[in-house]
Amino acid sequence: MNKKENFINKLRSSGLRPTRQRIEICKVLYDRKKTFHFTIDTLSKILRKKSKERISLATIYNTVYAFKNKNYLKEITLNTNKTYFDTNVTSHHHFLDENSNRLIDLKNSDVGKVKIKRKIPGKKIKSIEILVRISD
Amino acid sequence: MNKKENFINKLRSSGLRPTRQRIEICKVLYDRKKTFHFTIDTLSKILRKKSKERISLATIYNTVYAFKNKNYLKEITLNTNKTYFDTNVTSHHHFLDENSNRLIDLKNSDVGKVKIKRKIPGKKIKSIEILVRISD
DNA sequence: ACACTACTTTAGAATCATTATAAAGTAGTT
DNA sequence: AACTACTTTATAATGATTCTAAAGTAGTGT
Ligand SMILES: [Mn+2]
Ligand SMILES: [Mn+2]
Ligand SMILES: [Zn+2]
Ligand SMILES: [Zn+2]
Repeated sequence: MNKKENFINKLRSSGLRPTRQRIEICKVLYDRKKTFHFTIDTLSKILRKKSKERISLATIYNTVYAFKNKNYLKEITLNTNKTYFDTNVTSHHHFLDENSNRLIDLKNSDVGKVKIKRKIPGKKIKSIEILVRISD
Repeated sequence: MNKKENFINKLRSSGLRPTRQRIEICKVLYDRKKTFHFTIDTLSKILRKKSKERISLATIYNTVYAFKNKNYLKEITLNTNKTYFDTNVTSHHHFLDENSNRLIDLKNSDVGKVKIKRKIPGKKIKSIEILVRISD
């Protein structure tokens, strides 16, 4: 299993010890083809199902925020009481399906160039992100 | 005082009884020139300062959500633990100043036309909103 | 292999924004 | 004034998140 070694190397080179718990979390987060949008709660449920490790909720919180600080995860802004995270850490746009409350990544090529004409003196633009709400 | 009568009429015609508390809240929210972006907490502090009515926190919550349901307020999505509201209920874009965590409305004319090229089968676009993060 | 230390995990408690409850108060109506 | 549905309020409950401190472990050096 090559991927596990990759996770271990990535963690070590980030100054994070490759613990059993972190490796299991890496598998769930990064061993997949598409972007993963999740809450702590959904991640926790998946871990209970897919991993034989029993990982405490505190560790899941610790790990997710550790990964966020290393820029391996991005926090996402939504109108819910739970915090969302995104394995796609690039600046990108989303569809939000209001029926299922699911996020779908838009590629930059899916969106025409966005032009912001107004400037705020002394301020620089850090990111431009679009949320497109969709429903049936 | 003409504005107070306006608030009373607006409330009554919305099926909301014009109570002392609701009128005080209307004054803080709508008796101003520019869009107001706020949390329950900031609204509560302003009410304590500006109004001699002592309005319970429960009533502030009740009223804000009543106004939101009548489409007199809009809930806003931000990376914080508190819920934000906006007196500008139209679909519009924002600057978010990451230093002060303040929102600034963008006029539609401040933003070039946004083109979403991708379609999701069976889904319709409800709104397109841009968040432009800025900082020093 | 062993000891050492800093990092990590964990159960459980604490925090705090929000929501629910139910009793007292009030607006609108007759 | 009496009536009733709506509203306010103190207070409790909820639930996501954060904190605490004790037990466990990875990496390092011997
Ligand atoms: Mn929220
Ligand atoms: Mn949030
Ligand atoms: Zn995404
Ligand atoms: Zn706004």
